[in-house]
Amino acid sequence: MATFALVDCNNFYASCERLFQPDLRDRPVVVLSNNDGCVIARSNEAKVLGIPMGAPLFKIRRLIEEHGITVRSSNYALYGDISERVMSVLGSQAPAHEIYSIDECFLDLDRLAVGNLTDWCRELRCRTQQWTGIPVSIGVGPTKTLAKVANRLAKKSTKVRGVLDLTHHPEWIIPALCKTAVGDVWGIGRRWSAMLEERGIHTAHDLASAQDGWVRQRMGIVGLRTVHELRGLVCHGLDDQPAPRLTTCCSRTFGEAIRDKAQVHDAVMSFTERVAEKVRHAGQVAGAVQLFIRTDPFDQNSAQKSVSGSATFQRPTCDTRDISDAVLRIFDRIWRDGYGWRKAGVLLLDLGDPAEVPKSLFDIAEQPDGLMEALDQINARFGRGKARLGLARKGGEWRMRQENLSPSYTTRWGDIPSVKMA
DNA sequence: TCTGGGGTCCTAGGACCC
DNA sequence: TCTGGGGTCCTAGGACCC
Repeated sequence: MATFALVDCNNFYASCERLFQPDLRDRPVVVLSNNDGCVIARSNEAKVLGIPMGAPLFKIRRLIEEHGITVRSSNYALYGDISERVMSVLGSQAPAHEIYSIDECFLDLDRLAVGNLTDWCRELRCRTQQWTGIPVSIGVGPTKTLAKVANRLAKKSTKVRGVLDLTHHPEWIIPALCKTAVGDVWGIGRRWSAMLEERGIHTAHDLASAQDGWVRQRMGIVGLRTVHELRGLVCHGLDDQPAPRLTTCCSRTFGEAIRDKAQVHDAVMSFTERVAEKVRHAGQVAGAVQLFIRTDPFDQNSAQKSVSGSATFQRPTCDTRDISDAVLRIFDRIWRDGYGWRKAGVLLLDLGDPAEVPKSLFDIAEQPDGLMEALDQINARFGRGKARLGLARKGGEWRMRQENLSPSYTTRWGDIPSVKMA
């Protein structure tokens, strides 16, 4: 039988914020999405105070003031760096691992020859905490979906000390499924959850007991896999060598709605620079580009509009100059006056390996000039956005709000924490 | 006043082909 | 009355994840 573990960092962003500001320990902390829009992470103390996940900041202002909750803007430079540390600890301890998200990692423990797997997991948990300062919970099960179920329960229970191993106690699987709401199952989102509840399927156990044919018809092959996984049948193996990305994107909601074409242009050019940098960093080239802009869907009083356009490159490219030329043409084509634009994004599509691009006669004649490499090196050394192509002006109304940003403790020299000795 | 960003996979339907 | 059958490719949209 297969054995998967899911290691999940507890309240990851909030834990990162605490790492370099220890006085936040045992205190309620929330971390906000980009633009300081809504809550995307909460410390346990904030959860207890009734701050819901995804709550817009303006709806919880009163709670924040009442309880003196600490509020932080997202600091992805910090979280990304801490994540790498956690993952490298996990990778060094397990036979095989798959980084599933910024704060989650699946381990394949099949080939791990230890007497007591639960004890091994407890040790791993202590080691991770000691070496990185980040608390984690570990769930173990015969499939990834069951490891997820175990992980949720491990987090909630005070008895199990952060580790729940369903492979050691197979008789615990059914009670665990009964305790898990169907909407909390990995792979069951809002829509399916509502549909299932309506039909009397309330728990993971109910779902595991549903008829295959019915599931296949209502939820397709994806839903059926989830059901099989709940029954202990492996449908999702460990993917320790993820395929290269097929698309990548840079999009932002603006600080406020913008009607001025020049302002939106600047935002779009900034996103273009950023997204091009991303594909170069991944060592890829893009076959096509897409641009979209849209108004604010939450604004009931203004006209709604969403427009987009795309272009295919003659030769796949990662050069900001090629990409911005294309984006600019699309922008002029799709732009409409008279709307309050609130969000824009640039997507690079059909990403691939440059070595696999067929060479044409003209490519051979045309040598790369090294400008992009130089640009990336300067920015890697002196900070993102330090050297740019002059496609957009600095500043602007579209910049996102980040009113409670913590320092980049681990990725910027100037922000390294200092310790004062008494 | 105020609601994130970045991905994946699957499916249905249309265009087109022989 | 009767109106083929079976492919492929592409795209848009919908579900999900964190």
